[in-house]
Amino acid sequence: MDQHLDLDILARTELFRGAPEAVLRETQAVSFRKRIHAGDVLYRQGDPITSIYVVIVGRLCVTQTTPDGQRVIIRYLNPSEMAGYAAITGTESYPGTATAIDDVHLIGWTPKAFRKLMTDHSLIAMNALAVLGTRYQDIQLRLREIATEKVEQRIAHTVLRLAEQAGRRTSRGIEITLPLSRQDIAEMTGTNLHSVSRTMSAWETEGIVLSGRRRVTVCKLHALAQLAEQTS
Amino acid sequence: MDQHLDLDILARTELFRGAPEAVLRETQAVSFRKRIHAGDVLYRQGDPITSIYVVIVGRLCVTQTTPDGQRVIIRYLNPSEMAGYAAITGTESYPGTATAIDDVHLIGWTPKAFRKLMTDHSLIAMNALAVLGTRYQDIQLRLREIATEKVEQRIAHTVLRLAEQAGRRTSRGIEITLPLSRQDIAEMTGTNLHSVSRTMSAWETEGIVLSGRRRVTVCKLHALAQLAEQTS
DNA sequence: CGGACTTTTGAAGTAATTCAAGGGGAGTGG
DNA sequence: CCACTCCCCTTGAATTACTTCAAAAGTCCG
Repeated sequence: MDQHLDLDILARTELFRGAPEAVLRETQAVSFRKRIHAGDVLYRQGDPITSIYVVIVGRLCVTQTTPDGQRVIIRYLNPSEMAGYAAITGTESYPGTATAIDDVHLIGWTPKAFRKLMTDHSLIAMNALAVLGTRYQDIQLRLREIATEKVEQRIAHTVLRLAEQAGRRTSRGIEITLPLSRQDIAEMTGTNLHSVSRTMSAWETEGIVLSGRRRVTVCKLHALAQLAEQTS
Repeated sequence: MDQHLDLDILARTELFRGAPEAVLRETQAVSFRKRIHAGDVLYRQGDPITSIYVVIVGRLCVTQTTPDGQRVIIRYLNPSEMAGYAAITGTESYPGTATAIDDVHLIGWTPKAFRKLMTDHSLIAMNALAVLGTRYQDIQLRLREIATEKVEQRIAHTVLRLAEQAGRRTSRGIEITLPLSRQDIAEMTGTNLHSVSRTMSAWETEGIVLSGRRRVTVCKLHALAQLAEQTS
């Protein structure tokens, strides 16, 4: 019965969308489950690659750390998303670190098993390709933003994206459901927590956002969008 | 005979490496050739996607332009590399613009034909996956650099990469074979031509590089690497 | 209630951009 | 061959955006 549950779940993930049941069953047969607790590390930058996963429950944060210890947030992973893509692209070690934000359930495969699945069922390979293509475009956009925009604009774009990807309607506005410190936002936008704090304080004064300890709620979406788009 | 030439060429590209001859022949049969002149545009950001290509001769530069007209250089494409990956990831329109640096020869496919090739021969899909994975990691690195490093360091890293990817040994050092204006370097590093010019002038004074109109030669590779790595 | 973590804010300092002007090289056309 | 023009590059000076430093206040949790 657990197996049946898995099949349903897999069928809804970005990697296995559209796969016939037989393929899903085969996929499930060579998979393993994994659970980690909030704050635990799923894999660490530089570790040899052992697995590729699909997130079932909970969220992860993928970061990279520079030689001198500065962190950059690469992306957040939600349920149904692939984690550890590097396993399928021939890389030797994980390029980033994945840390659990919540308690996380995953379904995983060895790179070898997954590669066999992709070889036998090109749909899976094509899905993986679509996923990577989308992520590539996402990061291109971020590169463009960080290369061309000023700090306030970058923060605006980042908060808007988070509101879209992890936002929940509340009476006061769109609450971002991720725990999000000033430091976190700084690590997404290439600045420091002080600049983020100043910017957000100013926004709070104008009623554009509400924010407290690791919480952000967007009240005036339109005003924020305007800040993000301003040519100035 | 042209066909035979094509097969040899295709066999050496990143997308078709390892494919048996029968597959290459099939691939070649549904391909078309295209030539464009230096300075011409292969595809433009926002255009509906019509083709995916492999570069045979010549080089391309892929850029993105912001709504307010600022350009960012995404990457350079060399012979054997794929151009127009978006065709295979389900995107509607090209996310960037590809401009020919030299006269360029390409082999191309319609997205439909290429998708059929990938479906029928998962090796091709896997190769495409490896290519995208590598590019994703490349751009992650650049994002990290631009997010954490100061301008001089970013320029150093960028010039080092260019020297590695497009460098030619000469008596004076490693000459970057791409025409490379200050503006170009600025568009790769998220700064402006003035800062690049100042930085490079300083380096020239110290004998680290030689540079002139759209030309850069790295003389003291080690010194440049040191500038790039400095924690300071 | 103590302690750790997060946020805020002023003040000082600095890196980088912007503004402005001029110089130099390559190629073109007379 | 010379002169003209178009790019591209350089460099000072002024300005600004951002970071860094420093200190303090707020918030959550056990």
